[in-house]
Amino acid sequence: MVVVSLSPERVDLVFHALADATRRDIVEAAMGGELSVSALGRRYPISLTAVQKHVAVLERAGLVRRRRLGREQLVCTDMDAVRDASRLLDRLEVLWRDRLDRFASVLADEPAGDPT
Amino acid sequence: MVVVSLSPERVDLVFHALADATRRDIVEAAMGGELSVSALGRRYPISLTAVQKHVAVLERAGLVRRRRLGREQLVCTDMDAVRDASRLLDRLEVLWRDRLDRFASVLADEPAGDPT
DNA sequence: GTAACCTACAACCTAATGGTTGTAGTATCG
DNA sequence: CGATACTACAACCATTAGGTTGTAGGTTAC
Repeated sequence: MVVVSLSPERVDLVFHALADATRRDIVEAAMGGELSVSALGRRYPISLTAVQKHVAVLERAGLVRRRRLGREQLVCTDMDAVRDASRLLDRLEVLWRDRLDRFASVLADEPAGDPT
Repeated sequence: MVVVSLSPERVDLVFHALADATRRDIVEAAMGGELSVSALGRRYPISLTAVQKHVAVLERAGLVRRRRLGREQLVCTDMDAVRDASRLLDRLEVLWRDRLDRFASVLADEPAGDPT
């Protein structure tokens, strides 16, 4: 089993990056890894600078990487980072299930009445 | 299969709510559903008002519910909402896998050379 | 009833977000 | 070379976030 160990600060960045519809769309669009920043810019009714900032936010969160190709800057989604984020939430569910199990076992050990 | 259909605005709220370590801790602590706001307040080195605001953010995102019990306000995490958030990220992975599959099948149909 | 406790809310402050325009550097094309 | 396309960055603006203090309303305990 792979242990997901992201620092809390990094988790902050990841969730914050995903808390914007434009950025989530960029993540989706850049899964192919062949879109330049200006190509992304044409998809949205905002300035190119705004798109650059969105990409920068995604990059700080590690959800996206950039590589230079000639005069273009190709954006590429890091699917591992997406998976890590998903597992962070799975972990909460596991925690929850564990607590339910422990609670259930306590009930089983003491069917009715005072334990002392 | 259950279709997760959260509005984009709701998704914004959910991810934004999770983009803070204190709030993530509240979600985890309130999985039992028996913590009052003031009990939560004792866990963190910030004012009670700040904790109230965090709980309000979580509530707006639907990650947490509150119910009044006497003079207390008991906070309870909605695990279904956590699951929904997790599935949103899973969906990205599925999309990604689909694209890889489609790409692979194109390669299989046209092993080498011009299709026309 | 009064004191203590839990909550609610308004007002305020500072820093960060998300957006803009403008200017300038760097590649590619003709 | 000059023109065009892609990117980078500074400066600015409005709004929101996250925090504070202070005041006030219900609830429980004594």
